[in-house]
Amino acid sequence: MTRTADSTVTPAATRESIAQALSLAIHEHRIAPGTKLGEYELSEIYGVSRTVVRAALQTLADIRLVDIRRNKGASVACPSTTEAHEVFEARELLEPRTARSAAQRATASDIALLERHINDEHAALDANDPGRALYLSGLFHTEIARIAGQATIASFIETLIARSSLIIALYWRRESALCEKHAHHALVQALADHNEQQAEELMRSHLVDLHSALDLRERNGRTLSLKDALGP
Amino acid sequence: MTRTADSTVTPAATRESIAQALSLAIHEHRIAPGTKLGEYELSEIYGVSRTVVRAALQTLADIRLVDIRRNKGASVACPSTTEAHEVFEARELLEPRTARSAAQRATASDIALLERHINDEHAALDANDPGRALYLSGLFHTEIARIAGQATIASFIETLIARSSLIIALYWRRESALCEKHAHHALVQALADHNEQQAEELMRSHLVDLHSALDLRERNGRTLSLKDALGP
DNA sequence: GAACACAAAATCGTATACAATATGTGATCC
DNA sequence: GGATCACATATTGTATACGATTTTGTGTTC
Repeated sequence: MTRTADSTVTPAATRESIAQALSLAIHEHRIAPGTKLGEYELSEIYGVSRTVVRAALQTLADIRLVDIRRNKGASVACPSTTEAHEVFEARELLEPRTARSAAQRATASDIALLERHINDEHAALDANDPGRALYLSGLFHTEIARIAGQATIASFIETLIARSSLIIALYWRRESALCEKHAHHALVQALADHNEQQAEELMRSHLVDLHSALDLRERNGRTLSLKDALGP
Repeated sequence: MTRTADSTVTPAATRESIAQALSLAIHEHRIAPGTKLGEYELSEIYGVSRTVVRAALQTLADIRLVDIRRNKGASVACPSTTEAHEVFEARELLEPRTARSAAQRATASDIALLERHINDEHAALDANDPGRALYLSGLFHTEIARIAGQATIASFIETLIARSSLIIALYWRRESALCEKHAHHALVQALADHNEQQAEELMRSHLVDLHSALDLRERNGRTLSLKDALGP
């Protein structure tokens, strides 16, 4: 524990808590791809030494959420279009099968939890907090992986969804915003019905929709990371 | 660079080089599951401070090759039987599809490389170095993932194979040793023929064979880590 | 002789200090 | 006036120092 200036006692930030806080901020698009993550700055924010911050940044680098270059420091990753395709192709390989398993195993409380997630997501959208809505939308997917009971695959999916959040920040086409309103609802219904075939198929088409809602045309001349770092 | 006592110049060990060295040693079964990895000891071995060693251990912990418990330090991970099933189920989900892609894309030099791997593996077996043979056998699988050209999925497979090495160390049944002699050869042939269907099917059955060659019966009473640490 | 309590050693977790590298600024030269 | 070099500043990389926790060993007591 550490005692701050206003004499409130806050639990000391750890590697995990910092990594999670940063991960959440990235998920919710509060920090954009390319943003520099200075060690000293973060150590001030979280009230710990650079040692702990460095460890947190390293774990995020290991799952490709941040990019660390020697003597240059850490910045929020800027996935290339190639990487974006790969991430969604990996999701298309893993998640439909996982949804199938989830349909087999889902309990009533699982279904209730998923419905709560959907409601929270809509509430966030109504509250004009699209970042939070996006995060909750991702949480919906990780929750399904958890229900499927394959922790190893679930952790892969979790990192893929985190990276998807970066990809969406970089390549999302505004025009195609409302596609998934019904997709999650239909998926929950299939899970509740233990309809494995339909759950798998719905997940697959949902992911294909997401994938195709990205603008991943090759923009050869441009270095996207730079462009984004400059931003408007 | 750092100048050692005998005035030979060796490149300074980095986080990556230490992580890779440890990873290789685990792959080759030179250090058994459960082995304590003391920070000071490793820092002496690699001629760096504990800072760098800690970073290396953390990256290995992130891919579940080592286990870090607070104030207890790092040790080589001891995957549970549950985890072992999960790892092989994940491989059975990822690798057959990856082999299919590899069959589509494999070039002549890819095939040559794979055949070299197989030869090296046999040579290692002849040289009575089963650890190295196991490592090369894993490398065969990661190489196929690389040929498939999906770096993201390939990195997942890579970590799964590393963990498989631990699982094999813990749960392999000696009796079923020679099953995969022909499996890799047949797979290379399918890849060379660009026979996607057969490559996928051969990979699937190969993994099922491996999975079923493990003794994953629940042994409730025993703590395997201890038993192995004492070993003969 | 066994069990408990306490002390000592070892090891880990975090902070800080120092070194190496990159970046920014200003002076100098053409 | 513009380019270039040198120095100052900032940030990262690594080592060391110190405090906290756990483990181990010893001695005492029952």
